[in-house]
Amino acid sequence: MTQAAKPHDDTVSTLYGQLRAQAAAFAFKPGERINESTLSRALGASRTPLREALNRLVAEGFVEFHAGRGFFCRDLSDTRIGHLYQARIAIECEAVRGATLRASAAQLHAIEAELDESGREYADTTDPIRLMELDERFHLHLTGLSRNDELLGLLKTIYDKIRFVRTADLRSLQAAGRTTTENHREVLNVVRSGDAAAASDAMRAHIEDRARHASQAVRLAYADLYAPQGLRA
Amino acid sequence: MTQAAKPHDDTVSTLYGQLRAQAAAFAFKPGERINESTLSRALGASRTPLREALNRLVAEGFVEFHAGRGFFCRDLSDTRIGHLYQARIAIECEAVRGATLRASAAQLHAIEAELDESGREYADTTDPIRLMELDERFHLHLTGLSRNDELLGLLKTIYDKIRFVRTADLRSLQAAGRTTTENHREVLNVVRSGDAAAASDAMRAHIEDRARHASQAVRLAYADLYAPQGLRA
DNA sequence: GACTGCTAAATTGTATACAGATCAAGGCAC
DNA sequence: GTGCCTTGATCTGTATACAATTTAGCAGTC
Repeated sequence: MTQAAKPHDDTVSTLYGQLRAQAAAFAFKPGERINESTLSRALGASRTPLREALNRLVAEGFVEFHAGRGFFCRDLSDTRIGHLYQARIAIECEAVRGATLRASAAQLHAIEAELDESGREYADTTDPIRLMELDERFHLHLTGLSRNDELLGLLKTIYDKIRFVRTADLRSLQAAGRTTTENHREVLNVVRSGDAAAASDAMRAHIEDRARHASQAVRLAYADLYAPQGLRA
Repeated sequence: MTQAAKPHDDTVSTLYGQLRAQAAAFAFKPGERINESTLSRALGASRTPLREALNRLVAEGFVEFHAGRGFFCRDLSDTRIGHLYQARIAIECEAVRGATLRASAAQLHAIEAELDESGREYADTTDPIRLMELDERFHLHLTGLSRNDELLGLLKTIYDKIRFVRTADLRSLQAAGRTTTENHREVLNVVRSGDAAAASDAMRAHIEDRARHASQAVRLAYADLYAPQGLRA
């Protein structure tokens, strides 16, 4: 049943996308060994392309590889979460500088419109996944305005890694009757002012604010992870 | 001739290391197709582990994969070099903040000793590869003092990507009778002062200074790349 | 000469086979 | 009961085979 070259399907990239989405959603438990045969059957491919996809995840730090023992889901320690939030600061602060200098008024207007829309949806939704998506959309959109693909790519990888933590964080924020929309609006106003250094500082303050809650959020996240009805997406 | 599991050799990781070193040294010409059979023979392995290693490089952006057509060496455009230098600024500026806050006097003293040593070696050597190694050592060492593995890992990947450009840049700097040692010493002095924001600014100024020469350096680099006796490393 | 269609060679894509390592469980000695 | 060895089952590591596709070379045509 040799299936052979199917270039337009691009099995490895498809598998990679599926695995990364699963990893971002913590479908694999931290430290858990990944059984290649089982997983390949579940994804409808053979072990060869699966291993190729897993090796991409190794390079990005989602998965660990131990020689002779296979692939393991990498776990998120408290310190690693701290490091990832700091990396987020590094990238987003630099990106927002670039956005401040380069973004057109129309582009900033589009972001504000998006924030208005998100603000309305925030009021309605209780789905923590959706909360996280709306929040993430603002950050990725703004970072995209720096017009730097490298920064954007690095940020997406970091977001995938801390998505679960952020989901828990934003949910607990909402439970306290607050959202990040107002913070985002403040950052956007500084960007509008054209002061790149101030925009960077505003972004830093915002992310540090969230990072301070991360250590608490991760505990909630882990509790969910092992709960019978854990977060799905 | 099934060679089977040899966990302590860890073929894929070995291949990955070799390939990454070759990619950093621009052993593959930009845009060039990578022939799997030939390369696997050259590296003494079969295609399966080679493809796994190549997939790691895809995830890190050293190599591109086109479905049905194989792996291609990714080329370094002028704009991508600019983006990578900006990513360098993002990471190193944040890291030097951390280093300023967290590094001990002894650790800073060790870096200074290293600078002294490099300074002496700079005077003797004309090997551009060695120049680049000495320069890189300072930056990686300082970034390491932030005690953030994520930042350090990201920086190493960026350095591997722009190594060729940096080699050309530092060589032309040396040809003009200058080195980066003095700039590094200035940055270190600001770190010593304990002012994190100032340290970040000093690092930014230093890297922007080099980035300004990068576009010129890349032209030199490409000339070398296609010269009969190109840079070897 | 440039373009198109055909054919053969080269190359990729992935399933599969199997060697050898790891892991888990049970038995044995202490 | 605890620790160690043995042993069988399980799983990983990689070579290989072969289908399908891309690529290159070559005529023939406009």
